[in-house]
Amino acid sequence: MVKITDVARHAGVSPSTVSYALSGKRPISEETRRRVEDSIRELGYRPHAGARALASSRSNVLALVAPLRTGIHVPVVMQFAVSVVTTARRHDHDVLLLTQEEGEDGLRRVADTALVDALIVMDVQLHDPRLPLLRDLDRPSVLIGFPAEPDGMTCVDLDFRAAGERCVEHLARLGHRTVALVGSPPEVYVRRTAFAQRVVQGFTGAADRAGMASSVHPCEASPAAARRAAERLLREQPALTGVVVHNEAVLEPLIDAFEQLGLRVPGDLSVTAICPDELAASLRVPVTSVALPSAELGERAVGLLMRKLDAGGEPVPGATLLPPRLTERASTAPRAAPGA
Amino acid sequence: MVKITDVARHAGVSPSTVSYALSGKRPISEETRRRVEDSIRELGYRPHAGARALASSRSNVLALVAPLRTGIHVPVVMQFAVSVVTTARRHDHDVLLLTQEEGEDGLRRVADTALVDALIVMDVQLHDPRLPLLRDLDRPSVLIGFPAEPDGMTCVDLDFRAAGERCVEHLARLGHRTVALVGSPPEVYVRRTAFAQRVVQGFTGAADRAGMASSVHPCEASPAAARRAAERLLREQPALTGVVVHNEAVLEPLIDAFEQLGLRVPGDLSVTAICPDELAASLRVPVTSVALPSAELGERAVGLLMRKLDAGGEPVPGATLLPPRLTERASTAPRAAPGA
DNA sequence: TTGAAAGCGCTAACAC
DNA sequence: GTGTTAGCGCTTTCAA
Repeated sequence: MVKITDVARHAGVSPSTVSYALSGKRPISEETRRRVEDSIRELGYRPHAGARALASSRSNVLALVAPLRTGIHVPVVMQFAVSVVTTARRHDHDVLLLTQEEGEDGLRRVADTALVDALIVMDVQLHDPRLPLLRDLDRPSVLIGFPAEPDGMTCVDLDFRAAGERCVEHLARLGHRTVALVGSPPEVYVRRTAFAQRVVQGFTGAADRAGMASSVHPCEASPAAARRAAERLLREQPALTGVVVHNEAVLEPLIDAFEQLGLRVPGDLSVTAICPDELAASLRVPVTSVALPSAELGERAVGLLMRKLDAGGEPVPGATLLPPRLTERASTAPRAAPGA
Repeated sequence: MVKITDVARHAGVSPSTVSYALSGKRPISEETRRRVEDSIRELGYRPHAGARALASSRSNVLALVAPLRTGIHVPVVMQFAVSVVTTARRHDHDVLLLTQEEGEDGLRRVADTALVDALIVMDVQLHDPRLPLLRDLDRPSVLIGFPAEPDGMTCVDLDFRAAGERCVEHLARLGHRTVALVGSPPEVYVRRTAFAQRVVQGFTGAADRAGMASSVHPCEASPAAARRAAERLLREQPALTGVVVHNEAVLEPLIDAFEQLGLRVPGDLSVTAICPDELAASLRVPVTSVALPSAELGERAVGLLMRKLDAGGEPVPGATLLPPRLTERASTAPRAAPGA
């Protein structure tokens, strides 16, 4: 194994000069830098990660805690993970993958052993048991999602409440007066996952303010459940003309079900969704949607973490709520004249 | 930060004794072990990962290279990753997540810096450019998938050729004489991904041997493409009564398309798939399938890697091909009497 | 069964 | 602008 002293000897400089040439933490003459770089290349030198971590107390590794529970759309998690890894690499960091099941012990372990410098935690619950722990750790962390009491934490998320509002407003503007929200599976609400609740709040609030009739329906992630939801909606709200879907897994089967029940989308029923843009755009009837910006969330999370790791940096904002972006597609249209 | 010397002092022993008590690499008297363990607990001691890695030249971290290209079913990747992380933890290892995009440089980097002890590489191509590199690294690796020339490598995969055969044999036994394979998206074949090709070989070989008429149709991962494939199949093979689907994304829409074209499953058309069991079992018409055992593959891969890391261990098998397990469900039935 | 001590390869304070 | 050197916290010989 080639080590820093080998490079130093080969380049005719001291080990610290090699180290500084690599880190840029002190000025090096152009001439020396070139010699060092040549030697590094020639010898194929790679600094030993463990030695580095020990000497600098920085591992340059981030922990990512990924959720794998039911009710969470897998591609979204994956896309987010990819974005985190990619962004971390741009900042010269690697990513250690932890599963939710590892739980609080896992977080404590990777932090206390100095395996990682910082942590990203996804799928935060309203009253997440990991919060006290994260506050207690001596390493910075960023949450994807908002707990009920985010004090002292750094949180990033889509503004789900605004997203719910945005969908309703869009439908209101098109003249719809009766709307329904088809939401996440019941267990997501039972766990009191923050984002699902916020969509409901935004949806209901906006509907109330606009004087619209509204209802909310959690829905399992299966085509059969979608079908049942569709039937129930039409039965309970015969005047229904606008639907907001916050459930990736049932978006397509739900539209199918509506059409099989004799309703044209968007002719009879306008549908909007909160979901990844690729999903909304790829359906048979491209769906008007508020984007779930996984990639941007990942970038933001890593960016914030990097700022927190910068000793000298100014404090980072506690809350980053990405404003909803609604893209109009083929699934929404003005309400047909009643009786027309 | 509590360090090993603090524990040693507190327990009234030497640092090496603490180290050995932790690693079990030499016998410790019951009495001493208890004292050490008490001190560790009392002080909340956690060995520093970097220091450990430096002194022992073992990081206890595995690299997992996950594919994110198009044509790969995301939930399968995710399930596999989870299984790798979970199994690795059982062996006291953590998992570093690398994206395919990092490419060969990424592999070389994490190996050469001693960030990881070993590597797991998914989505191996028939002529994978990473193979020479992996052979060259001084760290063990395991491939998920089989390259054309697996010499000297350790590979794990479902026996896709046998899986293709198994599906055809099942259909043959039910009396079907004309079969079609709806396969992965074209780009998967263009990349010459090993597993996709092998299914085709198994499928075609078994059909030929049984004297069945057969055809193969790559298919994009969209409902529209599924619909087109269904129409084309019926047009080109009017006698078709058996279909094998090796494409998670289109399994459901394909069945829908067949039924909309007036064919009952399994009445007129028997359908089998190669896909995760959960997917096959969850469809409206539960599908007879050969399971894609992501979880078991992940376990196997980690298990093999651990054996390779055991200095004293005997050599591990180069090839591990999991035999196909076919589960009969509601989508296959004996061929209806012709003209009935 | 235990202890002493020499590294592991790097960083960063200190000195020039 | 560069060199010297003392650690970083642990593992593992070597010695008892």
